[in-house]
Amino acid sequence: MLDPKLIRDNPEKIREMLKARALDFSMDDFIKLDKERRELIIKTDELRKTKNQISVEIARKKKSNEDTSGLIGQMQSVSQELQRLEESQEKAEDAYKKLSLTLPNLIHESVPIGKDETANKEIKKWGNKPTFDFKILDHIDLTQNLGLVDLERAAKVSGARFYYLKNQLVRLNQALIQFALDFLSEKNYTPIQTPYMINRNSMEGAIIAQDFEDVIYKVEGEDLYLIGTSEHAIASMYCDEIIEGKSLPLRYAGVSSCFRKEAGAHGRDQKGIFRVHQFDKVEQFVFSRPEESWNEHERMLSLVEEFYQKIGIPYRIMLLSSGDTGKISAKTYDLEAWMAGQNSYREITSCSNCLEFQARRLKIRFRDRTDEQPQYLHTLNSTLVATTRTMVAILENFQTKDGHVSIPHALQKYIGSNTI
RNA sequence: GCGGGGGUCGCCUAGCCUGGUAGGGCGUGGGAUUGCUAAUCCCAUGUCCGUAAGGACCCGUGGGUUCAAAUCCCACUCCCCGCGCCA
Repeated sequence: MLDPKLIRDNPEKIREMLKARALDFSMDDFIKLDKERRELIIKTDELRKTKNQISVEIARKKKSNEDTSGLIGQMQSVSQELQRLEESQEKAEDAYKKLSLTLPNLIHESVPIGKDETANKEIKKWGNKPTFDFKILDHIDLTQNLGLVDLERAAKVSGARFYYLKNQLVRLNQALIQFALDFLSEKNYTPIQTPYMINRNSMEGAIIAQDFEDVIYKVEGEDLYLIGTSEHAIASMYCDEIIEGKSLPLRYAGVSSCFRKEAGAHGRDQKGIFRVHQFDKVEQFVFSRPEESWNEHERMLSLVEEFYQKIGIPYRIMLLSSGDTGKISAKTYDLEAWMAGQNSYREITSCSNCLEFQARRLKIRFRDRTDEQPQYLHTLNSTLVATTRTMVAILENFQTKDGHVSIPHALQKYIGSNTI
């Protein structure tokens, strides 16, 4: 959600953003609705004032045993009128809120303008792509040959895009989680394992309406949704709270399973474990002072880089274009890992600054002194490791001539072995 | 799941029976006064509208009764205690 005052005073800024994101949104309707809503607030407030005055007067007269029948008659008509006004005010308020929840975040000035991922900008490359003196396999063949994944039975039991992990791949999955938690703990992040289901209010604070359809699973008959990432559960943690300024930044290392519908991804990455409905993830989530959030953003990205350097996966960093940036984010970096079996770089992490967008939706504020106005803080999130995708990169890049996979040095102590 | 008790403006608490402007304490911040490891006093400390003056709203949430609801009624929700069930 954006600052209503900003929308009112600088509508051209919002129009610019909508154009950059290539979105249809009627700003004129929105501004009209805002005006309507505020006029109704003023009207109802005035009537309430009258009502309060009469009410006080009735109380006073009753105390001194004076006649109140005239006043009570007045109150009756005021109350009726007020009820009518309140109804239309509520309607206007709801319409405004509904529309404002669909409005995406601002775009940072450093973000390249473009309609889709073709306008993304590569800003860095790290590592040497591995070379092989034998015919290499993709992760699908590797996992089949080594008995690491059972897709057929998962399809039977759950459906497409599900999987059974088996044998050493289960250990690799755990090793990545453990390594990621150790890594972030060293950087003073607080480990946190979140609820995997959250209610609608929390979900609405963390994501934008459209995503409910495309990404989020609903639990039937309950006000509960499966989280698409621990980000959703961490963002809503401090909902409706005012945080002491001195405790910022709050840095969390969230660990959870993640659940995604992957609607609209038909045909893409149909096989294997690259694009699946369920995976584990260690996530960085930061609640930051507004003036610090851009530093935090760069810091998060640098930690992601350090992590993949330690594992030894070649990557490139992409700055997403305006059209490819998620609606809640003002600026997003993706880390794309080299995947030898596919002979291409593929997205494995995403690092975003949401500014006050989520905080405003969730009413998360902070203040340094109790006598000052609380202000919205900034929220940032970045994948550290989404285990399935990182495992694909490891399997494909670290495969050996004999059809096995060597385990990256940094992970060996967690598995107690150096090959799969 | 059953029975009982609760949810008040950061925290604690009064008010509820008997409807009529939500009071006090603590903490925190600011100020005043006095000065021996401090005390005392004053102000501020939820949201919205408004440039402001000011006003409205806020007692877990949503309804209802009433001229008027923190207070009465109904539903829901969360927490605590006991019982039951359970990995």
